[in-house]
Amino acid sequence: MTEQPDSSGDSLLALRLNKALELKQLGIDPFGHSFTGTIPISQVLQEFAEGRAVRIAGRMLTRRDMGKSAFAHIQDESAKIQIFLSRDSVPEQEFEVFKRLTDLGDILGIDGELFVTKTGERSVKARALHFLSKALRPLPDKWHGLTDTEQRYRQRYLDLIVNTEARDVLRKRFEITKEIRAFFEQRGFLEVETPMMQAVAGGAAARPFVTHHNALDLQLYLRIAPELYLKRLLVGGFEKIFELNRNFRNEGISRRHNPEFTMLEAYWAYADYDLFAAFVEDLIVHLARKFAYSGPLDFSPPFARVRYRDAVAEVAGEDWFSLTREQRRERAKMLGVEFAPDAEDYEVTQEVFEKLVEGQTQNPTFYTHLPRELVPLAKANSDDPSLVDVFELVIAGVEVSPGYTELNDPVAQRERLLAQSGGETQALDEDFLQALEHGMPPAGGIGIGIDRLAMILTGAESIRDVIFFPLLRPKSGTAGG
RNA sequence: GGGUCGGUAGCUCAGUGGUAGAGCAGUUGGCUUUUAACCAAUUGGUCGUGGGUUCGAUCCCCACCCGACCCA
Repeated sequence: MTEQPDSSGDSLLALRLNKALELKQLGIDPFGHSFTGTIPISQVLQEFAEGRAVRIAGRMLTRRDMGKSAFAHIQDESAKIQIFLSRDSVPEQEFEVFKRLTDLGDILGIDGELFVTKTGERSVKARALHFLSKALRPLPDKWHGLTDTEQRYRQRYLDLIVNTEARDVLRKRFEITKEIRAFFEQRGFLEVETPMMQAVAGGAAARPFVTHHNALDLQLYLRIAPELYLKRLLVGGFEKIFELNRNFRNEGISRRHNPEFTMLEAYWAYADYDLFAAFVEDLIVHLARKFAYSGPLDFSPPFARVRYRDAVAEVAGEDWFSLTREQRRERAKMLGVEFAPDAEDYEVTQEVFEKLVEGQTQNPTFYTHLPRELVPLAKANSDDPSLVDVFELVIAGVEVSPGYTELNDPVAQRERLLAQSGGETQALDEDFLQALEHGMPPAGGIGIGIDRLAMILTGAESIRDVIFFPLLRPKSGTAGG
């Protein structure tokens, strides 16, 4: 017990294990028990009244030991508060235990009464101390916190303990999804769950993750979108449904991409893309207000509505759509837009759109009337069948929400899916097509990229800041990840 | 995949071709209103990994690993 003290990694652990052992010998469980009747610290501070008895619990983050008295800060989920102990406020043995056997990071329960210090800080004078959990490893720097990005993501729990901003952003992300759910439910939508493991990965164009079911000896894919199952529910008679959950795409990782990400999809029978555009606008305006958005974007309604062709013509020239194939490619290069050598005309146009329109759009803008080649699952426009009834809501340079009038003609659907799959019939979800043949009501559908929306509303610069545990390559020697 | 930057004590960071330093955390002592508490003393490092150059490498070179950003 009196070995050479040092503070390198494992020795620090050994030292704290010894303290835990000593606590046990004193009849104190260092990893305590349920501790009920506590008041959130934020509430203690709000309803502060000197002399009032309170019970709080939380993690000790700082400590100032002054001989016969001591101060510390205790943090719970809601806030932190200073506690004061002295030989007079708690039994002498308890005071000694606090001084000698607690460490920064320990989770403590405190019974005490409220008072104000000389310097005016609202504090708790401890009357009794309860060990709830001993921390065997040290906290990051009390002043600088944890700044190493890699470690912040790998050990998110430390980030959450010491970096209030990180905690606030992530908390807000889940408050946003809670609010979105409430918004849909108030308007009569039912939240549903459909398969994440699918025999055919449909509903989007993306590389799927592959997995295998042993008992059925069946290759399955993690879903890239729930769309085809949600539409089966429209066939089955559900009229207003949404699903808010994870999709998986086996593609690159970047500031804006995580292989698993959260998507909301909603379908509304007997509606169309236009009704849904108004719905999405209401939702986003509501969220911006509810979460007191104060960034650079202007969320005041109505959002701009611009036709795809008009937007492209504005940046690429009024004559863009009357150019020949070669002229168009030349113009695109002049504009600094890159495209694949074998790109179709509409693909070159789409590159122009993505780089010069979408990428430059800051305030929420609906782009509508997209060319049908881009969106195989949407319904053709009745005035111009080369267009589809679709919107793309773009905010801060990224597509946040696409919305469609869904294609419900099973024959046309089959043709488009076949064209999209490059003629590979095995990639067709025959079961979905059969469902459509039973009749799907005309409907509007939308998606909302929840991570991106959360980034915009919280001002986060990276998708990793709105995901608790973003995917990282596991460090060699560590399990899992 | 390409480019740029980074990886040094538990955390935050300095630093040098001659064998590594600060602050915080830790340990010991002092201190009954502190709050980045303070005062005194003190422990702690395969300098990301592996090669190479060199009398000598944490530093220079090469490869690799991990991460961030930009580009594709």
